[in-house]
Amino acid sequence: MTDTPDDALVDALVQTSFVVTGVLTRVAAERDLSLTQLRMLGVLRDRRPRMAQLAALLGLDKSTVSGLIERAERRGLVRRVPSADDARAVEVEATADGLTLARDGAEQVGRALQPLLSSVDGTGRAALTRELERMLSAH
Amino acid sequence: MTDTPDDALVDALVQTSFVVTGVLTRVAAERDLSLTQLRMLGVLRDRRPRMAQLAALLGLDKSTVSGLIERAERRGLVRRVPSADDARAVEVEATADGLTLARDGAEQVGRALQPLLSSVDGTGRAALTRELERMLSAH
DNA sequence: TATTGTTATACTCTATAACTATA
DNA sequence: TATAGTTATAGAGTATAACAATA
Repeated sequence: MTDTPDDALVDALVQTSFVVTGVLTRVAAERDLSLTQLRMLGVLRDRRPRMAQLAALLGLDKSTVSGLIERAERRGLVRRVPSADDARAVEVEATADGLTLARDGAEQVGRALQPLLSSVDGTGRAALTRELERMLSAH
Repeated sequence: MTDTPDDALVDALVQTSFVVTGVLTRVAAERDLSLTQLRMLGVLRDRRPRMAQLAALLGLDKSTVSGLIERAERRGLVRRVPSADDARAVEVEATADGLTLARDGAEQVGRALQPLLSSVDGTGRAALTRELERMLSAH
């Protein structure tokens, strides 16, 4: 099988992912968080999911999330709340500290990505936003 | 500080990174590789770096790369070659098996990303490629 | 019986610090 | 002295399998 015409786009998407992931990892590390913990706090900014839902949102096994939440709870970033509906279930919510960290982290990510965006002009940014959103909507 | 007009683009970039990273992680896992190992093999497709260079390319500590290469060598995917120029240095190269895995992985990544690309038409793909490459060139 | 979550286990990834060998 | 790489150590992330409690 030879190259498809999309090879350049696939490469650009993969390279972009590595660069953005690097930025996210660095921003997380500056707050003594792993990328996964930062992502988890981001999810909890506007949700209070059960463990299984959180695992699905993060694409992780439920046992992985148990450990994740255990460490975050020990640091005072999240709280486990027994579900009122189902005695088996546990809901997870961010604490005030966790929300602050999530909000500050998101702001810092935006700032840290600006240098990258600086080489793309207004028209290019609009096109980039439009096409990425179109692509993500298929997901 | 309030939202900048780039918030939607930053969000799209971050979401795209998570989606693409998920695809890469899944493709790697199907070959019993971690994302880091797949990335490392990708680097070795067209390079034979020293340990320190490989660490810089991957953004990892040299000690991390020692372990990475140790496990990959045990699996027969890479080979350590003493440098002819500097008796302290070690060059790393992929074996035939490693190259096969790297090539197959890259192809599979392309295929796995097609469903995402399918919602973007030719004009959009061209714009996406152009603007992402422009953005990456700043890096 | 099926589902929710935790725990035990094993391995990979990761960085820091201390080390060896060479430059 | 400085650089290249390894090793020891410690901790986080990850999945699988087995489990307890509840539905």
